[in-house]
Amino acid sequence: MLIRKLNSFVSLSNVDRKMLDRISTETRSIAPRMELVREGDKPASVLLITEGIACRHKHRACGTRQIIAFLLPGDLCDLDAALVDRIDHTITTVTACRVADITHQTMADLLGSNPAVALALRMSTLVDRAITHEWLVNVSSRSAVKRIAHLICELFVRFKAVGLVTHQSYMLPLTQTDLAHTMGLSTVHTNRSLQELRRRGLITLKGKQLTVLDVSKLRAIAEFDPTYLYLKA
Amino acid sequence: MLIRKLNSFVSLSNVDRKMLDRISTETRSIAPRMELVREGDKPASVLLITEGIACRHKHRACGTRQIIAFLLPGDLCDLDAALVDRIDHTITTVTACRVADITHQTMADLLGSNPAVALALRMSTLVDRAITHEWLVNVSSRSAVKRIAHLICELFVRFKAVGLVTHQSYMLPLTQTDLAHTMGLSTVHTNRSLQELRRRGLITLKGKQLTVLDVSKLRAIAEFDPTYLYLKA
DNA sequence: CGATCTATTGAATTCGATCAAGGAGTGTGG
DNA sequence: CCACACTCCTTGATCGAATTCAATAGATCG
Repeated sequence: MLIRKLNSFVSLSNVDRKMLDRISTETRSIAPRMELVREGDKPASVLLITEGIACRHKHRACGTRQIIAFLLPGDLCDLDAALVDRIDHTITTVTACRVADITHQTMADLLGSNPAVALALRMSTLVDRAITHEWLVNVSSRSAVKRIAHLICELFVRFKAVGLVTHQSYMLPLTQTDLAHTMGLSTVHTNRSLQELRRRGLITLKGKQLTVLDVSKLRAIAEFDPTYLYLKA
Repeated sequence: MLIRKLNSFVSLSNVDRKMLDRISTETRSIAPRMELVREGDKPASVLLITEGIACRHKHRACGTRQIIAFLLPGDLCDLDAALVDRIDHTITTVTACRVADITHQTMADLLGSNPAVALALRMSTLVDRAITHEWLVNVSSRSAVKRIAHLICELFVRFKAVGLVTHQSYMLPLTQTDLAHTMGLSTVHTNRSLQELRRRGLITLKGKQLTVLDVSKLRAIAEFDPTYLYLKA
């Protein structure tokens, strides 16, 4: 997944691929709803998600949490985390996950010895940043229905990029509560907005299977333009 | 300003300082409300703000804009911009500014030859990211009054770090419309929320001069904890 | 088969948006 | 120096989107 993703930024040589393969073979599995990294921790290693979905979130004083990113297969958490001595957010699995721990040393070696990979990794952090910017716009100025539509569009493209979309459909393993924590909405309103999207014939959502029935209409509503994701897909 | 900021992350040698001094001596001045970088542009150079305030923002389909960051003296725009071929946001001056243009080549040389500076610059992009995360939480889950209080607290600390705070007071050269675009609020509600902060005796705002009357109360309301800014100040 | 999440629905309330208009300050040109 | 245009700030009134509270119905699971 990581190779596939990075290769969409720059063309990787066989050596590059072999290097990336090596660092992502040794994985451990983690149960759903487990904290991988906790706010305040010292960064231990760079995490690579190879399977499953996790989220980055922050805690509010009042006890709620705000999700600020989703980590899909092929995504790295905190490439440069080694530079600080305190992580400022929590990372929690949503589904069961497999993750590879990449030591800071390994990462530093990789970046030093492998310019193409280094470039691709830097670009992927830029995409992460672009996603966060887009979320900021989304959450601060769009209506509930548009917000959710936007997230659905984004995840559609990101899942597609790692081959997890079939027939306009992907697994969205989030609860409505998770969605609410992502969109800055109440669960009740999240529920009603989802119903609105279904009622308009834009999506179906059965179990955790989300199907986009009308991509162009959904994108229009969400004001979604995928160029910020920098993927050829 | 840049040196002062970077020095708060790592101790810089005299050589480091001299290098940084050299890249920031040649500045040009820009009028208020001018676009420095436009969405869709090819990145030309890294910009360093030496005086004045600029903002990073995105345009909505409906014509409004959403401010996603403020750039204060000492802040760099887009350290890694050279990696992409299309900027995904606009940067506009708020006040008159002085900026230094740093070519990608100069920046690459600096990063290559000067490990301490490279480290400090990487850290400063991490702080930028932390700020964006904090904004995401702010805007998506806090009430209008808390949001504005949070921004005031953040700018207080950031201005203080570059020596622009005297007697609990700094210049906030934003119009209420700018503030509204930042907070995802209407101008009317922004106005009323500011009044609320004044009424509670937390701030005064005369002309563009903002004074924080009760830092600890303001921080409490905003749920503001400055550690994410990673400044000793 | 209870127990515990998760999803859904209804009603009441509130926060913030929108609409509309009036002042206050600034600059410009006659 | 005054009339005007313009931007920014302020206020009132109304409207609407989203929250909150509360209750029920499905799922899921040990």
